[in-house]
Amino acid sequence: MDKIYNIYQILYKNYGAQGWWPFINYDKTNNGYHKLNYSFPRNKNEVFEVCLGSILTQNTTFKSVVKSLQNLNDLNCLNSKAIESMDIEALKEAIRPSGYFNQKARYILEFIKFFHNLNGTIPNREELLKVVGIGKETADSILLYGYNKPQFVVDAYTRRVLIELSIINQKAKYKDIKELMQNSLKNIIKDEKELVILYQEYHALIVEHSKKFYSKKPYGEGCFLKEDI
DNA sequence: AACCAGGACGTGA
DNA sequence: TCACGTCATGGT
Repeated sequence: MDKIYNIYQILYKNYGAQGWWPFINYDKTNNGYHKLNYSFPRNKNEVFEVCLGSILTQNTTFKSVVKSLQNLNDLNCLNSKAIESMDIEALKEAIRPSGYFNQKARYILEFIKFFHNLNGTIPNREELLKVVGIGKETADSILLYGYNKPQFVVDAYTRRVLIELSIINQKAKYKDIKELMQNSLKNIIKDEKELVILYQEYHALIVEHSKKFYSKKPYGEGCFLKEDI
């Protein structure tokens, strides 16, 4: 009955649990993914790793981000304190594979100031958005995967799929799409922890599905969702 | 060789 | 508010 939840069920049936967010030092045989293990992030440093990855993955594949994170890890700099005291040129060199390394280096350093001022407390969306380099999607990504807060992450793929399925139109804005997803799902899954897991898996599934069917034009060619939705 | 990737920001209308 | 240019590397 509910299209949004129905799409999720079809995607999950086809691809299974995705286990976002991947962590550099966890299960390297599986590229850091942790399918069906929802105990992440397990400590403050892993929270920061999500934040860092969220910034680095802006308009880039996560594969490139992994290279950057690995570079930092090899330098023993995969933590906020170490990055803060790095030579900025060395930081840029480390994150170069993710692209936009000049502005992303700045964004990361700006975020680290903010992160340290939190003193371990949980940031809210408003204050995250005030940090230079943290836009709507990055903020939601940090909250959903870094802090396990029920904030649905809307990306270009989400928009593209929903437009192709005629569920939204081209002029739908970020907030519109986010509210559509959340309002549909929060009434079906009442438990907040379960809702967070649903949001995490759903966004990951959209990305996985879109890599196959919504990356090159014409978008949606061969997409099985079109048959069932 | 153009096009896209797990976007954000600054500018001018 | 909105459309558009800019940022940059890496893969197809």
